[in-house]
Amino acid sequence: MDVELRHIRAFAAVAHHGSFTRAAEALLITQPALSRTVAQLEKILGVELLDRSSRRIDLTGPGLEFLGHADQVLAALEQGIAAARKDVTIRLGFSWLLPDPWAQRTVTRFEADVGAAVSLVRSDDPLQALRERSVDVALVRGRIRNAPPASRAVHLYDEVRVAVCAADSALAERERLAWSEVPSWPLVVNTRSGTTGPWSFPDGQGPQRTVETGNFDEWLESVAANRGIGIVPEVAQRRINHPAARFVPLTGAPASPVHLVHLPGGQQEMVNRFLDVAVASARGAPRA
Amino acid sequence: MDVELRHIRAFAAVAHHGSFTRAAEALLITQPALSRTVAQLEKILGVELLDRSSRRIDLTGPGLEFLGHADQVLAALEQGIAAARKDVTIRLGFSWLLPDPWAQRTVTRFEADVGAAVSLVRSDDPLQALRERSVDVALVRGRIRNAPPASRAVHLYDEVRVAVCAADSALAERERLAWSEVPSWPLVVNTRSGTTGPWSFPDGQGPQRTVETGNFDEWLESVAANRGIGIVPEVAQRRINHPAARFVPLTGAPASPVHLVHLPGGQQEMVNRFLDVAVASARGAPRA
DNA sequence: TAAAAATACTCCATAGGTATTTTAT
DNA sequence: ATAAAATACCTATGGAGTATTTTTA
Repeated sequence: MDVELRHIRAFAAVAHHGSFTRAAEALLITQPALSRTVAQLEKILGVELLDRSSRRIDLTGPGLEFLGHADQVLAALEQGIAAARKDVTIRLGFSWLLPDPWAQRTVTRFEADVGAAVSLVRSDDPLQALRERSVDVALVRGRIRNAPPASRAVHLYDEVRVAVCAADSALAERERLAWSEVPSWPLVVNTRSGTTGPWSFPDGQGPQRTVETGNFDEWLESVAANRGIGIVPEVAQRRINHPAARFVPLTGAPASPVHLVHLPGGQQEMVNRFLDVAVASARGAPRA
Repeated sequence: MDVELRHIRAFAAVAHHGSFTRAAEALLITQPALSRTVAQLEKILGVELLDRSSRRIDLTGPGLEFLGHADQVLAALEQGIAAARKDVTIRLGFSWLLPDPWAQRTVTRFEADVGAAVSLVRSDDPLQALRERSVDVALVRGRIRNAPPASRAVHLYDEVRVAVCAADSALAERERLAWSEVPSWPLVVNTRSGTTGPWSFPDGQGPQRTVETGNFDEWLESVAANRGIGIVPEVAQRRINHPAARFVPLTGAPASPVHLVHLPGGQQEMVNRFLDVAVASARGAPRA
């Protein structure tokens, strides 16, 4: 049996925490497992590294000496991993209003934990960008339309919808709008990356009239110009300041999902790690 | 899956040998196992470390960078192990004429490979020293008599016997002595650590007359004083220069075994490592 | 085409979990 | 008496082996 990093990690954790129980928690393993791993290291080295008692763990002389080297080993490894990954970048495609604070958290955590970088790539059609492999992961709001073959989608969370209209629209006077009333208004639709359009309603019950736009800016300006009303996740209300736009609460609307879509192959493992972090960041703070 | 030292060792070996096949040989694993381990490391890092072809293995940019850190990790670990073990000592008890070149090789290899030291402890009765725990391993020549309870013996190799007598003994004129003739001569015996004594013969066929001594020096001087003849492993002929002693080839004598004896408990693992090295050193060079 | 790396599969060693006992304050 | 570490036992993951296929100079 050779020394392995699990031995080093185990010993360093116990030495730094001064307790098997607490170190085991930190390492996400059980106390008996940790106990055995450290004992195994001592057996391999042929040296007692720790003075155990039920109250206190002390380092022996050789233990203290070994700890210094153990920390060096772990530090060198960490640096090595960071160095190897420093040029690796995950490109996240999005179309508009990257969700906060999810995006910031995800980027920060991923770069800190994994060491690779995240590049944020805006495009009118992130799924198309994914298809062309110009992004590794696409953030998609609403129902996923035209998913590339073999693509996989991971659900992050759901967003609450609100209605938007021009300041001089009749809707601007209303306290709230019901989802069932939406079809009776002319609807401005972002056909490429919008959450709400004719596809959001059962056949035959869609909006009477739609105004098609190709991206978020066109969509917003069209609404502001009172070419129709818009339906958008609540994030827009917090982030958009447009003098000619008014937000109106929307009741009875189904929640709008947010997914991350990716394709197999390429930097699969890095993408998986990114998704892990992304999902973890989404839990506990399902805002927007 | 975390990075483990086996990944680091595998990658470093391939990088330094420039070949999976040769690195696998050096690591004492198979080529497919090594191939998988390196692939696993690349997967964990999310980075290609090597450019493979069937003719040549090249490091990629990140691979070269990682290699430096990998070597640091391995160096730090090695230093740590050496530091932790530097005060550990295995005490090898022996009574006379430590076998060469076995002893030198064993000590050198053990200290180099394991990092712990070997202390050579001479005593008239190594088994007694072992019983008293003043040595960790006892070198015992000949049949093991009075072994401590629970002791374990590891056979190293067998030694060829020769006869010794005084220069003025009648035996000194002979070309050779047959084992069957030995009982007819007075025999000088080292009762504590000698290889040959009454116990070496079937009951009733032992030497007519014996002279008992307690250690090698007494034994040698007694033989030189012509108080009887002696039987001793051939190593004595090479190492002893006594003006009053003569060596006579002995025919038909059974070989005399050399064992290492140890007790369980204590520095068991270190002792095991020592025994491994000791046995390995005995193979290939069964001299003396 | 030949040498070397990658893949497919199989097996078993062992890392880690749960339950319990031992130890030391 | 109690908190913490050690031990016993069990299970399942995955590391490593053999046999084979794929790759590329």
